[in-house]
Amino acid sequence: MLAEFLPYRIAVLSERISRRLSLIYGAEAGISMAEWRVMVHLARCREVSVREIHDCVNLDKPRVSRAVSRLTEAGLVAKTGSATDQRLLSISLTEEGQGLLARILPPARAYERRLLHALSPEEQAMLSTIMEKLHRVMDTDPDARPRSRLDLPRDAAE
Amino acid sequence: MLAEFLPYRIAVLSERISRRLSLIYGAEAGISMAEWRVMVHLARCREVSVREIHDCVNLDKPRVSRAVSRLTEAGLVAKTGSATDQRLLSISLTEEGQGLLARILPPARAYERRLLHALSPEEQAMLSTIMEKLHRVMDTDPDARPRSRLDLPRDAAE
DNA sequence: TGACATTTGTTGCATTTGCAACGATACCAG
DNA sequence: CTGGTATCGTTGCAAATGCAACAAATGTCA
Repeated sequence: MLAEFLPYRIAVLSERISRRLSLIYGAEAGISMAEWRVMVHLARCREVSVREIHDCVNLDKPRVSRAVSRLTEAGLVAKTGSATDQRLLSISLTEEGQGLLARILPPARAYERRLLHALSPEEQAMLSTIMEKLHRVMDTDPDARPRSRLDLPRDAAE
Repeated sequence: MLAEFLPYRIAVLSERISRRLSLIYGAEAGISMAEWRVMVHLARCREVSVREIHDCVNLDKPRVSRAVSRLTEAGLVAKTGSATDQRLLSISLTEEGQGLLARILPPARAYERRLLHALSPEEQAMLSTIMEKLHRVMDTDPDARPRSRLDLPRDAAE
């Protein structure tokens, strides 16, 4: 039965959550999931290149490139050539981008809390453990896509 | 941090698994995920309409329609008009479709087992519980997409 | 230095996607 | 019956997607 097939079940849950979440940043900010990921990443890593974003947020290079372009046009992001390496771009949030993110991050986090609130602390911990174990299966599978750097097991808190 | 944001983490895991799995049915059969889902569903429900598939496998109607069309061209699926209701289609696997499915289902199931094998029985049960709880949060959220019928908590075994 | 390989970001392009609109059929109230 | 409504499957179309090719810049090694 398809409904009991694990990959399918995870895909369905994932898509349902993603679509619900996209209403939050989509309605408030009119941005796509790719743009959302880029902005959230930039909030942490102030100045990064396209490749660094690509490596960190699970989006292929063209998608990052176009997301950055759209965000730049929208005035939410600034991209300037790196001084040291002319190939690299130095991408960062503008004031306006920071302001926008400050508006959509709280409701997004609130929705995450709402999801987590349905789980006991033990279940939350177990979920992390389980997802990590599933990732590890694919880490040993040469046919699976490699995991992006930042998605490796997190230990630092906050 | 994006890497600790639950919706993102689930999306990344889901996509990684889906892409890996698509290598199995894509390489062997040259079919897309939508076509894969349709075929697996047909293996269970012998004769169904487009809408029933749409309701059961989390694909919008156009996608089901096109998936069925491609599968029909490929000779894997037969669609005949329903006798009772001229609007409905009666869609079913052909012999060839059944044969193909018989070839790709085992390795797909094997990969699922490989994933599940990384989890203890308790973890497997916990994962189901957790996913169900997350679904339930969205079941009470009018802004979330409704859950498709067949994705409701399963109890019947096999 | 200079030829060659690598890396970076962008662009092209065919395919897929999501959503709305559509024609066709069935249902339903009067 | 008959006009209006709902349902079914398909199609149109704009946008997103994935992948490969590309130019520009850097690195490498003789």
